Amino acid sequence: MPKSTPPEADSRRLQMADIARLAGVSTSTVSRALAGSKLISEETRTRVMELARSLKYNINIGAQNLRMKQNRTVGVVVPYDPDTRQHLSDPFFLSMLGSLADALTEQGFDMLVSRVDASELDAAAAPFDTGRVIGIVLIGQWRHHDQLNQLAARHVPIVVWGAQLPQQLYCTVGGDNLAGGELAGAHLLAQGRKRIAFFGDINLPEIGQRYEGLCNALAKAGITPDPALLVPASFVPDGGRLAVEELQRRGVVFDAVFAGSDLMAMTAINTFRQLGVDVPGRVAVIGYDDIELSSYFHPPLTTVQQPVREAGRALVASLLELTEGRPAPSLKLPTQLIVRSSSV
Amino acid sequence: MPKSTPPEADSRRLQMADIARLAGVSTSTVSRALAGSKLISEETRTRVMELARSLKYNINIGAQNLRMKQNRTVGVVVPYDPDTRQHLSDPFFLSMLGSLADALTEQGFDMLVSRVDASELDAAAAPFDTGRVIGIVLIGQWRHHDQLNQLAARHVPIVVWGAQLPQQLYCTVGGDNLAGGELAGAHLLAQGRKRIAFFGDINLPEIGQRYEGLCNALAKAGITPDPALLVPASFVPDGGRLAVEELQRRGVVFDAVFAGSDLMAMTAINTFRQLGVDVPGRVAVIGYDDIELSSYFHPPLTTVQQPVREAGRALVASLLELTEGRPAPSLKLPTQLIVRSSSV
DNA sequence: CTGAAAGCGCTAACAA
DNA sequence: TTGTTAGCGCTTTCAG
Repeated sequence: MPKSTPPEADSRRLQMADIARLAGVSTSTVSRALAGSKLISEETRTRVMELARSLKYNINIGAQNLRMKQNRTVGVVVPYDPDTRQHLSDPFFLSMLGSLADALTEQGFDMLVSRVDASELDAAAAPFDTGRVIGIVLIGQWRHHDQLNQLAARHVPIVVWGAQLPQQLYCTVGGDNLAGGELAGAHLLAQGRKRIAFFGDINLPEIGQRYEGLCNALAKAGITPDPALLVPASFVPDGGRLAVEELQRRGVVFDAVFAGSDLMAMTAINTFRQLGVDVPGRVAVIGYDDIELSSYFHPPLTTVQQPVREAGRALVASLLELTEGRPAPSLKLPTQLIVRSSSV
Repeated sequence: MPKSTPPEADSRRLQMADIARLAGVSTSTVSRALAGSKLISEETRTRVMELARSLKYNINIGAQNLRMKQNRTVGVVVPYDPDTRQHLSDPFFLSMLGSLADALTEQGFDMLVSRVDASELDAAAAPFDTGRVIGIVLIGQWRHHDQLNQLAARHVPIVVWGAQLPQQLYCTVGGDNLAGGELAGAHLLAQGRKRIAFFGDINLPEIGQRYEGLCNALAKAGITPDPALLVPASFVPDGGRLAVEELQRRGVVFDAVFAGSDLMAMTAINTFRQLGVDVPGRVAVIGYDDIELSSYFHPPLTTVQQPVREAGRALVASLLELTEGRPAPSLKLPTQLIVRSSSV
C-alpha cells in the first residue's frame, strides 16, 4: 500500500503564517484580507493579496472547512449492479455524470465520484458519513428502494435519479417514464403496429413505468397487452440480441419492439439484420434514452429522449434544498419522442 | 448563492468525544481503538468499536487529514476545449473516466472530478493547490503542451493521458498512436486500398502521431502521402460529415478513410450512405478508440482499440509514483487493430 | 495500557 | 484597523 503523502522534503507548502510573517502582519489579518473583509484597510488588503498571489499561496481548503464547518463538495455515486453489470460504462449514465459535472461546476461545487456495489448500498453514504460531502446524488435507483429509504431515514441528504415510488422517503428526480412509454406506444400504434414487444426488466421501477405507459397506450387503442410480448431483457451488453432470440423461441408474432434502452434497441436491430428481418419494414424498433449515438445509428433510432441537461441541474437544485433543511419534492421531468427512421 | 452547511438543528454529528464520554475513556483511547492500535487492551478496543458501530459513528476524514497531513483523493480533470467543444460527452473520454474510477477505487482513493476551460489550464491545478487532492490526472492533452509543462515545473504531481512529446516535463500515459496509425494503414493497404484519406486535426499530438503512423505504413508500401487526402476534421459532433463533404469538394479520388476517432468514422459512414457510397465496397472506413458502440454500428466498425482498462490503472500507478517523489517515466500502451466489417 | 496536552491550518470572537 | 486567543475534530508525543 503506497503512502499518500507528498515528500515535503524540499519545498514545504506555503501557509498563511508564512504570508503573515512576510507581510509583517498577523495571520488574522491575512485571513481577513484574503477573505475580502471590510475590516482591513484598503492598503494592507491589497498588499497581502499581492504577496499571496505572487507567492502563489492558496488557502488550504481542508483546514478552512474544518474551522468553518462548511463544505462545497457533493458526492455522486453510481451503484454497480453485480447482476446486470451495468456500471460506469453505460453511455446514458455517463452522460448524466457529465451533466452533473456541469451543473455542479456552475454552482461552485466540487464533485466526488464513487462507485459502490449495489448490494451494499449503504456504502453510498460513506462520503457523507465521513464528512467529505454535504450530500449525495445517486444515479441508478435499480431495485434498491428499501435501502434508499433507509438512507433517507438516517437523514442522509440524498437525491436519486429514478422513478417516483409509493412510500418513498427519499427525493427522486427522473424522466416521466409513464408518459415516455405512452408516447412510444402511441407512436408505434400510429404507424399501424399492433403487436408491440417490450424488452426490459419491469421489476426496475423506471422500466416498469415505461411498460405501464405502453400498456396505457394499448388500452386507449382497445388492445390488451399480450404477456408473451414482454421479454425481461437486462442491461447486459447484448441484452437486445438475447431478447430477440427469446422472442423467436416463443414463436410469437410481433411487428414492433419497444426496448427499455437505446443500447438494447441497437443490439436488437443488429440481430434482426443478421436474421434478415427488415427494420423498420417488418419490425419497427424504438429505444429509450436518446444517447448521442442513436442519431448516428443505422437506421437512425427512434427513441424517447431523457432530459439529461435539465436532469443534472434539477438533481443539484434538489440536493441543495435538502442540505439546507428544506424539503425537496420529487420531480418528474418531461420526456420527448424523437422520431427517426427505425420506426417509420 | 445557497449556503452549503446542513442544518445541525436537531442531531449534531457524532464526534469522537461523544464516543469517549459514552465509553468512559479518553478520546485518545477511542482514536487508538478505532485505528486498531495494539497499545489498547483487547477488551477496551472491542468495547469502543462496538459502541462506535452501534452509534454509527464515523471518523471525520477532513479533521483526520488535517492532523495527519494525508489525503486519499486524486483529482481527475477533463479540459473543455472551447473550440472543438469536445468535453465530458465524448464517449471515449467518458469511458476513461469510468476506468479511472475503477482503478482509483481499487487502490482506496477517492476521485474528485472537475472540468476546466482548456484556455486557462492552470486552473487544473486548483484542487491540488488548495490541498484537496494529492495529484491530478488530466484527460485530454490537446495542444496545451506548454501549459502542462508549466504545471509540472511548478511541481504539481500530474499525469496526462496523451502523446509523449519532445521536451516534455510532465508524465504522459497514452496509447501507441504511431503504431496504431501504422496498424490501420497496413490493414487498409492489405485490403488493396491505396488512396487513404485521413480525417483529423494533426496539430493535436495524438492525432498527428496516428497520421504519421499511416504515413509510415504508406512509405513501406512505397506510396507517397497525398496532402489532398488529409482533411483537418475536428471533434465537433458531425466532424465526419464535414470531412466527407470537404473531400468531395476537393474532387480527390479515394478508396479508404482512416478517421481520427470512432465518432468521426461513424458520421462519415452515415454521410457516405446518404450519398449512396457503399462502405466498405467503394470506401473502406476505419476508426480509432473502439468505443463500445463501434461493434453495434452498421457496418460494425473496424477500429484501433485504445487500452482503456489498462490506461486507468497505468495513470493511477504513475500518479502515485509522482506523489511519492519518485520519477514516473512516460508510458506508451499497446494498441490493437479490431477488424470488423467497415473495412473488409 | 491509558490520559493530558499540544497542534494540524485556518477563522472568529474579543480586546486593544 | 489590527492582534491575541481559542478552537474546528482529530492524532500523537510524553508522562504516568
